[in-house]
Amino acid sequence: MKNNNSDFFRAKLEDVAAACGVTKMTVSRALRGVEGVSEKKRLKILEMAKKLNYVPDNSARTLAMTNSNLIGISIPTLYNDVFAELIDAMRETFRRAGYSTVIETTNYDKQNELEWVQRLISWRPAAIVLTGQEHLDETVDALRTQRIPTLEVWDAAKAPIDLAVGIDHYDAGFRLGRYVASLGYRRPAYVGAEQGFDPRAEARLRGLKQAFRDVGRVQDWTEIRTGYRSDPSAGGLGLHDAKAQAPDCDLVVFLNDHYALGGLMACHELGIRVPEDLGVVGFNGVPFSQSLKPLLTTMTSRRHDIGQIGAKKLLARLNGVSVRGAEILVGKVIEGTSTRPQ
Amino acid sequence: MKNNNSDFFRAKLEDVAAACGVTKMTVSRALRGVEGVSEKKRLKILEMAKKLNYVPDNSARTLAMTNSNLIGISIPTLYNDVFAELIDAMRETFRRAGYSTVIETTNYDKQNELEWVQRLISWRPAAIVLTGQEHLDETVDALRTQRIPTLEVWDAAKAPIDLAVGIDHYDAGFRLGRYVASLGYRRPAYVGAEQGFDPRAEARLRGLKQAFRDVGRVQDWTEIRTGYRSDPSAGGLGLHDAKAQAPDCDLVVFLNDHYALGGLMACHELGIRVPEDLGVVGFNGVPFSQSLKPLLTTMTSRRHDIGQIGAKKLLARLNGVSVRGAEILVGKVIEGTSTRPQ
DNA sequence: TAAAACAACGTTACCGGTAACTTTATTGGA
DNA sequence: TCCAATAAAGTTACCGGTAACGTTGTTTTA
Repeated sequence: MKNNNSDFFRAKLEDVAAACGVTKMTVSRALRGVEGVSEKKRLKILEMAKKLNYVPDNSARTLAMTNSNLIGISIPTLYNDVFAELIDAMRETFRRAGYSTVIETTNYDKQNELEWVQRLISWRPAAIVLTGQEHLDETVDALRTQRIPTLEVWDAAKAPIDLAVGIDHYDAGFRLGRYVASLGYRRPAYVGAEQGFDPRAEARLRGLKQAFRDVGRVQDWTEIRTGYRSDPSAGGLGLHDAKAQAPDCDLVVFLNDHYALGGLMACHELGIRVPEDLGVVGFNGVPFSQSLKPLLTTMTSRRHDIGQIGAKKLLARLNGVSVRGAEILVGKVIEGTSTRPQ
Repeated sequence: MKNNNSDFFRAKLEDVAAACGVTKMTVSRALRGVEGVSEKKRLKILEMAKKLNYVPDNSARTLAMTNSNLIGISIPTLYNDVFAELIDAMRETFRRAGYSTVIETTNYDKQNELEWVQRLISWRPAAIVLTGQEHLDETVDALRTQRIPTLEVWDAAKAPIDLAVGIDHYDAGFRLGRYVASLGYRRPAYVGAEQGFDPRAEARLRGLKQAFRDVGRVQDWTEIRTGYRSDPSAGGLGLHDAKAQAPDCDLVVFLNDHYALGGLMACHELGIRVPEDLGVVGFNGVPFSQSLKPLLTTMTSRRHDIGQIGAKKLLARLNGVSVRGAEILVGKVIEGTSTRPQ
């Protein structure tokens, strides 16, 4: 842990000041571009700072000023493009507003999330962004008692800690279900993760079922639970199981696009034609889903919009504008060719 | 940028100290678990700290101690699992050694990389990890003059700034080429990004060609340049082009697995059977490539090993152990079913 | 031409911790 | 029983910046 670069000299404000024959306060002003320094002297100071390889110390600065420009963003995993899009959208917005961001992955573990929040709070961040709305009580407490402006993205079903932007997953499932049900499918199967693993997916499934009930009076779904996360192989296994359990099913709705990819591959392997023999549906509308043949029927989870709208709301809050707590976006069906009218 | 929580009170060491009737130094010791505090008093202090919602201020701590436990990691993009694996492997190793990490994406822009390095240096990091070996001179200068222990991962062909761990991409291409050439393919095509975009891919291509020259006297490759990055659709377009330009080609080597996925989908669309009519090869061995049907022939880029070995080397350096500059790993062919003996 | 209004710096104090040293009990050994 | 050793705190100084205010010398303005 030691960093004993022995005799290494690192210039500080005072060194630059001494070299220029002024006080460190003048150097501080010159470097920050604050007025109160003659143009001639400023140039001299800037030159000298470069010559001495002066680098400001953020710890000292942050300590002296009471506000930081740091925003922390936590996502479950990097192994999924959906979070990449979310992050990109937010960072860009924050960056333009002069904030810098740090990213953390929780690996879907609430305890990890808590520990990160605690570490981050020590850095006195201007704000924190969390994914989802399921947190340990301690996490919520910490954010509340420290008065950290907090944004929850991805989901916005419950009352937020502070701000939240996301889509309503029940509604998303319902809309997706309404679309495929309208195509005439009547013997659907669902392939997802073990129950309790992904509450948002479960909400979508409830919406799906409701849509089929509403439209087509379909009551019984073949439900396959397999694997977890975004590993396509889980989708492949799921498809095998679904076909074994319900050989006459005409549609398989997968937990997400990754699962659906695995499912499509399994179809290919088994000689099942999509969409002729079977309809396949994913969720998220990740980039690769639109490169598949057939084009995957899925639904955008509006990651870019969530990120951008969320970031803007958070910025507004940081600027003292009062903003509504939760904002719910509506997912949009992508009508691919992996389903067709029956 | 202001964070004017007006009258909000945030407890500091002194507040906890006053509440316990001791000095802040004692509290500091108690909270850090440093010896010199009686057990009874320590418990009382811990309790009081919790009661007052005390949170240490990292800026003050970092300023007071001269060494930090922060490591910055920069990768090109989050839109690719390969970097996720790299990051995960490194973070875990760093975390266990007591370091915390921050992630940045450069979006393949060296100027972005430089600006991030400059920002990060202000935080006095213990070390910095960069991806690749292509940096602006200013970046290298900054790292050198500030004596920041630096690790370059992914590639290790050139002399490193400090430490480097990666695979030799020419060698990787050569090995991959030797394998597929040995299967009997003789009319290969390559589908990649525009020249100059991805120097590592170009190195692989040179290795590939050499292998075919060595083994089979194949001289002319059909080279298709299309798209960029990791968008599978670029691979699909590339396959169409390749088939148009060289209808009798028996093998298509793609820039990476993502391209290969697009290529496989295009084959499916065009009724080209893989591997019966055409061999398909990718690169990286990302998780989904092993869920494809046929199983993709590809090569691991050993991201997990690179991350872990790199992190360990860096830790050794931080602990004052002198370590060799560059370490080169060897990629390993994954013999899939998207190619077969001809 | 004297007072007021600046511009260009310097001074002082403080941000919230920690290292290193000193002081004050407490304990144990000869 | 007295002194050295040790444990448990307290003191002091400093980390590297910034805000707020004070001090000059030089212009304006009345």
